[in-house]
Amino acid sequence: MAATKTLRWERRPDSRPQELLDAALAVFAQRGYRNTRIDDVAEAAGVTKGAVYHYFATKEELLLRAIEHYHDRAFGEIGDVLRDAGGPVSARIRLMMRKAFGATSPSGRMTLALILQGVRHDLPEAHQQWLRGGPIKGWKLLASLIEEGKSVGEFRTDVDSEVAARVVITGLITQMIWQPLALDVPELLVDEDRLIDSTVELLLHGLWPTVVIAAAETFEI
Amino acid sequence: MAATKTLRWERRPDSRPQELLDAALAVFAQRGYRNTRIDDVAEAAGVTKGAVYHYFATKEELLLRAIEHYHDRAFGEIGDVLRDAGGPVSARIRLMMRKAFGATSPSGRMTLALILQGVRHDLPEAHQQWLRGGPIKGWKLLASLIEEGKSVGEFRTDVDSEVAARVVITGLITQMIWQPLALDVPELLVDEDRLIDSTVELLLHGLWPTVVIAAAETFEI
Amino acid sequence: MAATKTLRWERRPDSRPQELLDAALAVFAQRGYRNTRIDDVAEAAGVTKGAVYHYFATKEELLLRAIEHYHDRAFGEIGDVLRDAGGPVSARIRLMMRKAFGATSPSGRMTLALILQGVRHDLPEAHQQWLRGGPIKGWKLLASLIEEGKSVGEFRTDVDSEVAARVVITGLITQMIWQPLALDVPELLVDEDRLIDSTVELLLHGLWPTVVIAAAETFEI
Amino acid sequence: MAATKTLRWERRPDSRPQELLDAALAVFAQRGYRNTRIDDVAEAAGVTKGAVYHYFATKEELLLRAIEHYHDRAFGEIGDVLRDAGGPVSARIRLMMRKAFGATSPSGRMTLALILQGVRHDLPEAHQQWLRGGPIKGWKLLASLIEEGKSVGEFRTDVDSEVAARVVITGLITQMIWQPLALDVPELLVDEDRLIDSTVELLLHGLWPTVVIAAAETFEI
DNA sequence: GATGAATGAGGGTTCATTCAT
DNA sequence: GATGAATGAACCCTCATTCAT
Repeated sequence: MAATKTLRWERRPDSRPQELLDAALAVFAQRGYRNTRIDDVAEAAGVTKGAVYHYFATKEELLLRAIEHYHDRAFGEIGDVLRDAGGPVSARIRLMMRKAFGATSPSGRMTLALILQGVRHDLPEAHQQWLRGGPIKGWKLLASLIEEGKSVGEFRTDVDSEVAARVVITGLITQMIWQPLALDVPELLVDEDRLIDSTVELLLHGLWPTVVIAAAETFEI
Repeated sequence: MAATKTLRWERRPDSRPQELLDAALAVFAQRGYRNTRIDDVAEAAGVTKGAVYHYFATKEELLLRAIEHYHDRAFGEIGDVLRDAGGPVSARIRLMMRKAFGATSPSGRMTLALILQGVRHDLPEAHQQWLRGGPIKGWKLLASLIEEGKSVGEFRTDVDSEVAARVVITGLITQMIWQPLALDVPELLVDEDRLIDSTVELLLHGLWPTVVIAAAETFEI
Repeated sequence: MAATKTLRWERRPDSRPQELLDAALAVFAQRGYRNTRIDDVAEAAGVTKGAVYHYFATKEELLLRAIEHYHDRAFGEIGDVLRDAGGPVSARIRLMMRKAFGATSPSGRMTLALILQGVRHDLPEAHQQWLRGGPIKGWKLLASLIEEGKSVGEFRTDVDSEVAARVVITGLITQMIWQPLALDVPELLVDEDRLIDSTVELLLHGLWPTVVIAAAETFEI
Repeated sequence: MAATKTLRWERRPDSRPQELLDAALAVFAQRGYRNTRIDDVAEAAGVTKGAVYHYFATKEELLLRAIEHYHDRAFGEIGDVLRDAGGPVSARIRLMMRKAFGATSPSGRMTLALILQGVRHDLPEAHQQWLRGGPIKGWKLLASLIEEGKSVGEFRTDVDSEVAARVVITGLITQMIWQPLALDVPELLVDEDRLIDSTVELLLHGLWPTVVIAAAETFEI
């Protein structure tokens, strides 16, 4: 043990990049890309600045590679899940939403979203790519499910599936992203399962073809 | 010669702060707070850096005062509108949402949202205050309307009004904020009226007490 | 005097750029471009780093502008002098060389040469431009004078005027540039007037059509 | 497996330092000492950074040893050649100059000059040593030959042999050093044999005692 | 009131050098 | 012997802020 103490540093060639990526993601998420110094990432990973530059040419590349590294595991499986699933569209929508936002979802997804939402002005390209590969892809998938529901008669044909999908997806993303702020703004706190399930329930109620019951009709304009 | 000299200050000095605030808001919205230099604001206002510091002690104060300046006109009236309005809750929800997000809404509201969403890590206090005075206030208002609808029998009593309000409000805010990016990511583009109206329509359908019609029931799990 | 002491800095808007250029030239000449920090230049000018960047966007621009600033006064007049001068070509060559390298020549010329000779690998463009506007231009001018001498019968027609001009010009430049090193390498020291005059004398003797006298002929191969 | 492992070091280890020196010289000449990273040298030698430090303690030592290594073969023989040679001084001067600058001269000489001319501010000691062992030694040798010519009556007694030798030697060195730049500045290009021979021819004509012929006398001041 | 010159702390990046493997 | 991971000092450049004019 005394021997290891004299080591100025430990050689961890294989795990190091991984660790740096992890550290970067965590620190970027916490302080924001712009407010994070390379030193912060290095410190979080237990190395010095130079070590970071040994693996990543620039700060931007560090973020980009971190995104890339987590992207597959974060955004990969949703489509797959639905491909295997059958049953009514409602059920698949519920499945998708839980998969996308639920506790079992790759936690990295929201970390990525949190980071990327903040680089709109710093790394426009990365931000736009995230929009395309994340939120937009998400609502397109949901919209297509709704369309399917409409075509099989499960949903009302006069719903605006595109808008419905957009609002639900972005609303949930934003709520999730804001959760860590609940420490300072308690009103933000909401149980995630409740958030997802209540949202899905509301959405489906809005989609199903219904006969508005008498009592309600009274109020209708 | 003395006459021409005075021409250097063409405008009434008392309108200066106002103009600076306008310029600041515009530039902050475009480039983000962090990426905006005081010089940028000054240039946009047609003055020099020093003049900005003449009226505002720090860059932070410049933003804070800009926010403050626009806050009332941006977030003030929604409650008032509803106070005067009567009729079914549905109608008032529609009214509120149009007032909050529609073209006639103070355009500053989304500008503020755009800016403030970006200062989460730079000016946490301002960001939190915005959350409280903007989105949270918004969804609390909507939630209370939904609650009212529930209590008068206009809406289903088993809807999660809190979650419904959260998702709808944050979803719309985010969509609005992302619209300027449609130049680079065309898939983001959506007509704002359609966005609002379709969302309200979906929300109300999700809220109304309904009898799900037979066809749909078939699919229900 | 006590009053001026409290001044953190002096405002010298008009003279400052000039002073910075002067300081830059001096420091670059002394330490070399690459080994000079912006701080060194700033310190030499009695300001801080930031002030330098107030006037010059980059270190490279600082050098480029310094070169530019001194170039005209350094390389401008040689051609003019010759245009006015008449008499035998020999006399004009002597005139040119004294003008180009003599004590009355703009001292900046050799400073520029000293600096630019050192940026071959750092600022290739500037280096090449110097070659074109300095040494090459110099030897082209000298070569044309020699050619004139040949055409009017003043010089031997079989001399290689191009090579003669090249060697004389670059030899003198190099000798001049190395003079400051005489502090450490005394063998380098040479009186500048002697350097120029003896070189011209040798050159002219090499150019004039001659009858080699008997004694010398004996040794000729 | 053990067999293939040994293949990693294909060359005899004792030739390594040699190869590193070669590589160093080549790369330093191309990019300049300061702009060359140890990695560049290592790469050029087909090894890695660590290997370089295995043989040379510092970057400076690498250059110093490279210089040292090439110095003898570069600057050694000129004196020897002259010692063996007889005949008129003119002939020996021609011999010396061809030996020093001609195609048969150790090509390393100009490479060394090119490198060392660039380290004036980085490695003053090495630079000064080069001056002493290269150019200065060169012009001292030439000057002594001229003096010999003067003493045996082969040359004019009123020539400034020191200055003549200085200018010719430094002029030629500089021209040689600038030749690689002819790619970018074509005006620099000159045939090396012509450069040497024409220079020698001019020098000798300047040295020989002559009777300036009538025609030329007309122009003399 | 307004200008813009000057400051100085901060952070990204480079690279010679060290040293565990 | 050789590798390349890790260090850390150095330096360029940015920009919020101050203040002489």
